[in-house]
Amino acid sequence: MPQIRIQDDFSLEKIADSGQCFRCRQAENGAWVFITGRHMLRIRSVKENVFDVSCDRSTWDRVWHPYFDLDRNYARIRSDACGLFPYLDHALDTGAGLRILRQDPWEMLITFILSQRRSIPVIRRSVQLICEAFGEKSESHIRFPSPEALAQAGDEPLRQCCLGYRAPYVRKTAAMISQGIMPPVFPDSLSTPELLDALMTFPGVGRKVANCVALFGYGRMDAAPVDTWIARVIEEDFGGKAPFDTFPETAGIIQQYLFYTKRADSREHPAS
DNA sequence: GATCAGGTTTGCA
DNA sequence: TGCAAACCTGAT
Repeated sequence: MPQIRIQDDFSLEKIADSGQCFRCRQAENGAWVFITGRHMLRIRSVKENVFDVSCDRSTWDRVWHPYFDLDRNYARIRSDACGLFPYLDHALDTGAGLRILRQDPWEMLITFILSQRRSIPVIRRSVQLICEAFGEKSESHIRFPSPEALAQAGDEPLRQCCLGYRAPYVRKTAAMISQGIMPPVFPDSLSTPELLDALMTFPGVGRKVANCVALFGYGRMDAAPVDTWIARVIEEDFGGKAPFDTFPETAGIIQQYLFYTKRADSREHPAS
């Protein structure tokens, strides 16, 4: 099994628990399993900065190195951002090890459409169900369903994947792409505001979902989704003024530290 | 049984 | 622009 050395912040537990990835899971031996496209990875921490991985070196470099955003120095982003806001300092410490995964744009679009008004465990289950029902099965894992497969699915089978009223959103979005009305992937030449506008033409995609897709599917680190957790952080810990303008290039990453930390804090102190 | 959960759409001021 | 209500479903 090849070994990989990673010098920067890299916590598999925190990444898996940060609400950006709904198909990763921990295997029996403590390894973590990630899926993207037709690739599946098993990765396990063996000692400080060293990991066993199930793929060969060239697949790691080509697929997983960009997936884990390893060209970006998160330790430096944290040190650059500290000293400005007390709660952010706490979050940069608590969330050390987080990274923004670069996932498939189409998968992110559907995943965050069906995430609305749901908790993470339920989102996981819905994603798993639509993969089992409509995804292509390989020997090692099930691929995320194609636009064609979801466009052809009836509302009723989709609803059976616990999608509820989101089922037509998913089907119509898939149809817009499979019919060529909208591209499956928007070009990098679009500015982030242009990309957000384009994403919001899909049914069931508002500002929050569009920002999630831009951040996790397109690597737009300037996109900062504001959900109920982040709204609470802004209200309770930043006096009602979001800190994201201070970090125009990395607002999405800052958002991720705050999101992770607010959830972690609330689990530690359920009363407050 | 009521309420809420990582929102969006629709309708109406 | 801004605000409220409705929406599926499972969990507390």
